[in-house]
This record gives sequence, structure tokens and C-alpha cells, in this order.
Amino acid sequence: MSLADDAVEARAQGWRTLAALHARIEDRLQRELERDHELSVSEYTVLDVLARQDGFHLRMTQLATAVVLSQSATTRLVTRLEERGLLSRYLCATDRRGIYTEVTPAGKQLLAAARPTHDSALAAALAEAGELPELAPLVGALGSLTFAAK
Amino acid sequence: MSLADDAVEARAQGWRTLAALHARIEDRLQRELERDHELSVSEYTVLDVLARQDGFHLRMTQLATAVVLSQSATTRLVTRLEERGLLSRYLCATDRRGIYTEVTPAGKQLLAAARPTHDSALAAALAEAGELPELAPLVGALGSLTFAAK
DNA sequence: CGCCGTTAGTTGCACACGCATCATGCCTGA
DNA sequence: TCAGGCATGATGCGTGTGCAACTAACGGCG
Repeated sequence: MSLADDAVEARAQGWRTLAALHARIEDRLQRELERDHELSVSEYTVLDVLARQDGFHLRMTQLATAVVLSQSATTRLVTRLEERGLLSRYLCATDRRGIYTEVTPAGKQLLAAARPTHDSALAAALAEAGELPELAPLVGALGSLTFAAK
Repeated sequence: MSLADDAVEARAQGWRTLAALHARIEDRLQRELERDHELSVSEYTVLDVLARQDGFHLRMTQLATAVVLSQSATTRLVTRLEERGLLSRYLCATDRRGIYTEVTPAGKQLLAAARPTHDSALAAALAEAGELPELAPLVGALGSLTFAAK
């Protein structure tokens, strides 16, 4: 029992650490992206995800899954970005229920401008978190793991 | 340059992985805690954090830091929980600006009831994420890291 | 051909959050 | 002693989100 309890406690601790690190990073990204480019983290993520799918276009539901947001949130997110001219919707030819989204040139331009901000903010947030003893292990693990995942 | 670019990309990938895992876990915890105990993740976290500080009591700002929330959100969060009788405020004797919070017996009882839900949801979410190839490495790293941190 | 179940996306609503501002209480210096 | 500055929480306001209900479109089956 004690062993199982330890496992439970270890998971809980891991989760708390992960949540704390996530919150710190997101906070920082949010501030800097908002300040320099009027983009929220979600908005940046959408642009980034779509831009990566060069050629492939995503439906709303796929996009929602990719950014881990509800469908309704995704709808409004896309609407906001569309109103700013950063991406455009177009209907699927074979299935008129489906809606694809595509990053416009303006969107790509803004993304290119925002990427350095994003990357440096991320690096700074990680470096800062690496200083905190309770977050350092996870930060370290994150570094070596992405290597392996590549 | 290419080396630095790799590092940037690795960080970005790590961040996306972390964000995705975080969102999945939080989503699941949110649903199950809400369904079974009418608690949000933030509310559970507050109760959990406070209950852990047995003897020590936290000020609002410290609590806000611990749960990584703004002061205003913390104020309202505490208000909600207080209205439900799960915790109580009391003023600091030596500094009447400071406000301490304390988990009530009812709060402890609810926490005890919610903890299994939380733990099993967490375990399930981690297990599920471990099945996905893009999340598995991080899940694995999380497991071994908390061991070391202990 | 037309009906019904399913799927994709949008909208009404309530709510939790962050930011800026405000009210209150502490503390230092003249 | 009391005026100004600082710190601690609370509140008004705008916004993004999830849930549930709704509309539109596809596909199968009688």
C-alpha cells in the first residue's frame, strides 16, 4: 500500500510541477506576445499550427484538437483572426459542412514577426524556471526529452 | 546558427508537448472533479495547498503565488469557497491588512472525498497520454523526475 | 424520393479570469 | 502627531472559454 501511495503522491507532485511550469511559461508568452503583436497564446498557436501544415489544411475540429480547445472557442478564435485578416475560411468542395482555414500572407508576416518574440520569451521563461529548485528538474527533463523525440 | 536554431526548435517542441499534456490533464481533472464534487481544478488546488500547510496559514498573495493566479482571481476564488463553507478567512492579528485563510472541517471532508477522484483521474489521464507517441516521452520523464525530486 | 440519424460548425448564456482602480491599514520622517 | 508612500485585498469592467442548444449538410435505408 505504501508503495502505491508513493506512486500516487509522485504523480500528484509531478502534476503540480508541470502545472506550475506551464502557468509560468504561458503567462510570460501571453504578456510578450500581447504587448508586441497583440496576439494571445492561443492565437499564436493557431497561426503556428496552420503555418506548419504547409499544403494540408485543417478542419475546425482538427484545429480544435490541435490547440486543445473546445469547438466553440475555436470558432470564435478563427473569427477573430479572420476579422484581422490573418487567416481565411473556405468551404470544403466535397463536403459543404467542412470548413478549412488558411493563413493569409498577412498572417504569415505577423507570425514571422512574432516568432522571435515567442522564442526568446520561451527561452527566458525556461531559464528563469531553471533557477527554481522545484522546477529545475522538469526543465532539465524537457530539454533532453525533446532531443530524443526529434 | 543551425545549432542554435535546433535548440530553439527543440524548446518550442518541448513547450508544445508540455502545453498539450497540461491541457489534457487539466481537462480531465476539471470534468471529473466538477462532476463528482462540484470543484474546479483551481478550487481543488487551493484546498489541497492550504491543507498541506498544516499549521502554517497563507496570506492571499502567497496563495495567489502558490496557485499561479492573479490576486483578483484569488480573492473571488476564496470568496466562492468561503460561501460554500469550505474555508474561512480571518484577519492577521499583527497586521490587519493581511488575511489568512484556513480550511474548515467541511473543507477537509470534501477534500478527502475529492482526492481519490483527483488521483485516479490524474492516473488515467497520464496513462492515456502515455499511449500517444508525441506525449509518451514527457509522461515517462515526469515519472522518473518526481522520484528524483523527492 | 424522402425521412431519420449523424456530423460540422455556430450562437446564447453563464462564469472565471486579468487589468486597472479603489479602499484600508501600516510605517517612516519631519 | 500626522502626512506621504507603500503594501494588502477588494471591486468594476471587458474578454475568452465551455456547455448546451441550434442550424445546415451528408449518408443510409425503406
